[in-house]
Amino acid sequence: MSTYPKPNQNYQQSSEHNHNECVSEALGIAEHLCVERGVQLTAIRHKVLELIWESHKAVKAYELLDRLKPLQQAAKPATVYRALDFLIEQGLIHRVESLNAFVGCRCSGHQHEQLLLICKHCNEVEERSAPDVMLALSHEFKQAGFMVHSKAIEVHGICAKCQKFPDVSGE
Amino acid sequence: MSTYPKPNQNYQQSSEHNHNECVSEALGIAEHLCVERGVQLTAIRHKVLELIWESHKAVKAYELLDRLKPLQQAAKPATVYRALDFLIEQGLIHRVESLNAFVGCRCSGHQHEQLLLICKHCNEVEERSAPDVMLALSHEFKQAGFMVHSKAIEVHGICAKCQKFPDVSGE
DNA sequence: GCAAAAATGTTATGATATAACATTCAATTC
DNA sequence: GAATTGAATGTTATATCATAACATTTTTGC
Repeated sequence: MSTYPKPNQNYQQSSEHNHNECVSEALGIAEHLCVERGVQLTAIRHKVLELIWESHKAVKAYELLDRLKPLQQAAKPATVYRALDFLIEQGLIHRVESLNAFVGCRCSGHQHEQLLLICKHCNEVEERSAPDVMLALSHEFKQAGFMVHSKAIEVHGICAKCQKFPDVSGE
Repeated sequence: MSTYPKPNQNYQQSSEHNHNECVSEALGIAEHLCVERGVQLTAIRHKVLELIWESHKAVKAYELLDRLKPLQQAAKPATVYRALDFLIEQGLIHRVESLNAFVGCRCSGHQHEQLLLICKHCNEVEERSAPDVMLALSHEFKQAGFMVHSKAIEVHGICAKCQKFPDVSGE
């Protein structure tokens, strides 16, 4: 399994969340999925995915670039954006439209379009499949005669954790 | 009511949609609402709102700037972005996050957060209040213990009209 | 090995958005 | 009607986000 060398954001490790496990699971699934699909999870793409998974916050492309440079001398904006394009195509990350940022996808490969709950306080993004919402949406599309290609359902607010412990910064 | 001097996009006038009426209604509501609230719908803000309402497509800020310049010599990016900020604050327009663009709001002032159906073919944006979707969403928030500040629910695809008449370009 | 395709390197620039400070305008008070 | 104040706008500069275009390298299939 892939190494996890430089966790430069100290992810809040709670009893219910071992982040190292969480990351290695996500990377493992990604690796498996790419083999299965006959697409290349190259070194650069793998590194970018790993960097995104350093936290559950949405990360900006240029922030990724800064963090990638020490590992990949030649890294330029295009380097990062190409890797991001690939990862999005493969459903391994979400683009958070309302933040121009990116976050790892826990539901990789299947039912990729999810409700994203974005905390303004800790900046973490929670994915929810929200089946009732999706069902109500599809009724709405039918009614409107609208043929859907893609959805972005993004909600900003304060997550449960931050409501309880407003002092514990996400950073 | 306000004049509508330069419709430089020939809005498709169908039997069911008289766009001049549509625009003047929107502007009238905006004017009324601003008086009611004691905020100033200044000349610049009014012009920007009018420009946005020239069509039901989402418009880019710099496109607005180009169209504003002939009417407002001194117009600069800040001019437009300030007007947009005001109009968004007052709930008179939507920012379409997934397009970095702006569209007039038909539901000005109340229940501002709507489902946006964005057609990839004609680029028009349809707002829907989608009460069932909103209800399902609020259940989801409750379940997650998430306190909502704002929502962006944006769906891309092909509208009913463009499915029927794929040749009639929206441009 | 060789050709073709995919990925990456590299340079440049386009597109989106805001910060910071100056000036003007409009309403209120004296 | 001059002074004061706050809102709006003017102005310059720059930050931030993203892609185009072409060169080079790497990988894959034959």
